[in-house]
Amino acid sequence: MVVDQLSDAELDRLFQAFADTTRRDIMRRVTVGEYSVTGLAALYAMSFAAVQKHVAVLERASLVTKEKRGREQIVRGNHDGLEKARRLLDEYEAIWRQRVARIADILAEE
Amino acid sequence: MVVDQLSDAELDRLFQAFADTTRRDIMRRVTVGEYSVTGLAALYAMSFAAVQKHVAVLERASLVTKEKRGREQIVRGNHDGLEKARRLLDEYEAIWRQRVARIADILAEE
DNA sequence: ATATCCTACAACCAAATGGTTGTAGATCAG
DNA sequence: CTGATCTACAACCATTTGGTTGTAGGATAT
Repeated sequence: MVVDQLSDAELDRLFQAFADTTRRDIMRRVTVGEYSVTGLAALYAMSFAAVQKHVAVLERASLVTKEKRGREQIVRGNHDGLEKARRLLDEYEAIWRQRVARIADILAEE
Repeated sequence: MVVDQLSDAELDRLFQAFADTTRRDIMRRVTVGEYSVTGLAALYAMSFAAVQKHVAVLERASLVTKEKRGREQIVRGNHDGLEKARRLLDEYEAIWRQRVARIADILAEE
């Protein structure tokens, strides 16, 4: 049963979001703790605007949410996005296993 | 125990490779069956050279291997690459679960 | 031997990416 | 009120990406 069908564009955004070292690091951080955009920016050797863009990429990919708190914007990890990416890779893995099993069957028949 | 440490660049390439619908489709195909580059190219509404480039991206990401057979080049899925990507997402998932467990503990203490 | 098939790769192009600086609107502290 | 802080966003730039066409070389079939 397919609970949640992901569009190609959603998957493109998801994997694209993971395809950058800084963004993967941001994901780690915001999964464990709470960070404002400025708090995140302080961690990297690049401008505030650059980090802001990275957060925006993660947000568009549904990997992160922002919540306004006073003048700050708190960035938090969003479990759903991560799960979607995991699910796709698991799907590939399942296909792979089926194929390996099929080959084993064929060999067993001989 | 960390068996296989992946460099940032490797992970960039891995997720970048997955961040395209055509490439994800090629991955599905070559996981199940055998295809020459021309065989793959026939499946998509784009030039042979474009598909060839997609295969090259998958190859650089260690998701696919090519084997020369006569004048053809057979493209096959490479399980290792897929596993590496899966492992990273599982790692994030584990971090997440730890965090959720920690929050549950804090709440239980009250 | 010649024509055909498969592949590789260069050159080119438009759009996206990852970075920069600068400007401007909210919010908070004194 | 004023100044500092946090954020958003525009404009710009260099590089990469995803596509194209064209050329050339190795393998196959007739």
